[in-house]
Amino acid sequence: MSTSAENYHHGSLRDALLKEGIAALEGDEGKEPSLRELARRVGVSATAVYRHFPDKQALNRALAREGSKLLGNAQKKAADTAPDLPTKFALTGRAYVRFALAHPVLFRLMFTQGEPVESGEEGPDPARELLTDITCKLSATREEAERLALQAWSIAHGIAMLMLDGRIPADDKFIDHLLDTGSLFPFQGRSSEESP
Amino acid sequence: MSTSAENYHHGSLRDALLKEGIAALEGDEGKEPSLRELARRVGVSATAVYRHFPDKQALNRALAREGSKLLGNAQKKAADTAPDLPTKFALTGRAYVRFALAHPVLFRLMFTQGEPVESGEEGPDPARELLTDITCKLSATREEAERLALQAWSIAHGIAMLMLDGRIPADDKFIDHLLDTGSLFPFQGRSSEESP
DNA sequence: TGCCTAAAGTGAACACCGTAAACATAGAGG
DNA sequence: CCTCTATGTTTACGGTGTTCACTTTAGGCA
Repeated sequence: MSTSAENYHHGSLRDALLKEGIAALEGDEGKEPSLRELARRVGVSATAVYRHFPDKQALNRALAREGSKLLGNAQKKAADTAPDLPTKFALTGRAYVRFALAHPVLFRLMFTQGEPVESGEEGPDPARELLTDITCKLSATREEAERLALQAWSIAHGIAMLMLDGRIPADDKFIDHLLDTGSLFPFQGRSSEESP
Repeated sequence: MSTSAENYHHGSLRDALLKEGIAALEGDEGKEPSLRELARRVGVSATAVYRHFPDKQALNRALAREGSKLLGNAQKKAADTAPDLPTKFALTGRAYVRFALAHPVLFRLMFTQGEPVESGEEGPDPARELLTDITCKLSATREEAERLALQAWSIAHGIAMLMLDGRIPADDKFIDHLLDTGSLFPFQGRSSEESP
């Protein structure tokens, strides 16, 4: 079984497909590549793919998982440059939207073809973990933290999608304008409506 | 040219296509119907479609416009039942998400295939107009109003998409939980950070 | 009234796509 | 060494969007 390195007579196709797939998705051809096209690029017959993935959807799911890792890394890197928690929070959101704009096709695929919610085990979605980590430290109760996390996720995701769909200018300053929530989140403005 | 009524020997195809198209999109078959399939349902040859739309994308754009009207109506109806502005605001958002959940395929199509931002004239997007109307009355400055509108849109859109993609439970209570912004928007909590 | 033109619909064909089935091959293990 | 199994190939089928050459037909105009 040699998972060692390059390719033998015929190679480690699965990895090659994922690699070429990600490359294609990150390329600027605003279209997800077809199964056949992908096989072509890897230099293999179309049906060879079926030795490694039951169907195209499965391939896409694998690519989506790969994308999630990339997004998670980008967010982690962004968060690591921040001194305090609120900044971490803000930069995380910004990284999210920027990732979407930088990799539109991949980003769409991640959500269109991704796991249905509780994927069981697999990847627990690093991006989501990072976010709830942060909000937990920002909120008093666990409930508030979860709500904050989901609301923040929603805003970032909404901004990302609306920009990808050309509904909103995809300007870089604009991201910050919408994300910087001056008055939006209680811990940034200085009001807490925690019982009068 | 008879745009009068029914169909002659062969009918008013354009309208029939739009009607059947919307029906198909609203149906539960989570897939946008193919051009050929649509033509079949209308009882016409596939290539007949090209007498009325230059290509499939154009058809989709027309359907998207139709969908936007439907969404606008749904939101207007929801807003009309509200006594005060903040409630109008909230109900509008809720109607948005509910529409998305009720017509997933149509909703996706509306944003995937819709006009690119400033569509020129055509439909100025009734939904968007309604929203900015409300936020204008809720905010002091025009700038604040625009920002509020876009942020609200982003949250609603984000919630809608995440629910459609199965990232978040599509529960009806949950919509309100995420949308009810107790502490999120200044005019609902009672803090305004308008200069100390 | 009756022609004739241009709009509207048709069928065959092309290049793709995802997928299934039968066949080929090479490398590992007895 | 010979076989078995994992991996890859060829061929084929039904589906798609779209083009092209063609037929039909409605309706204005003589």
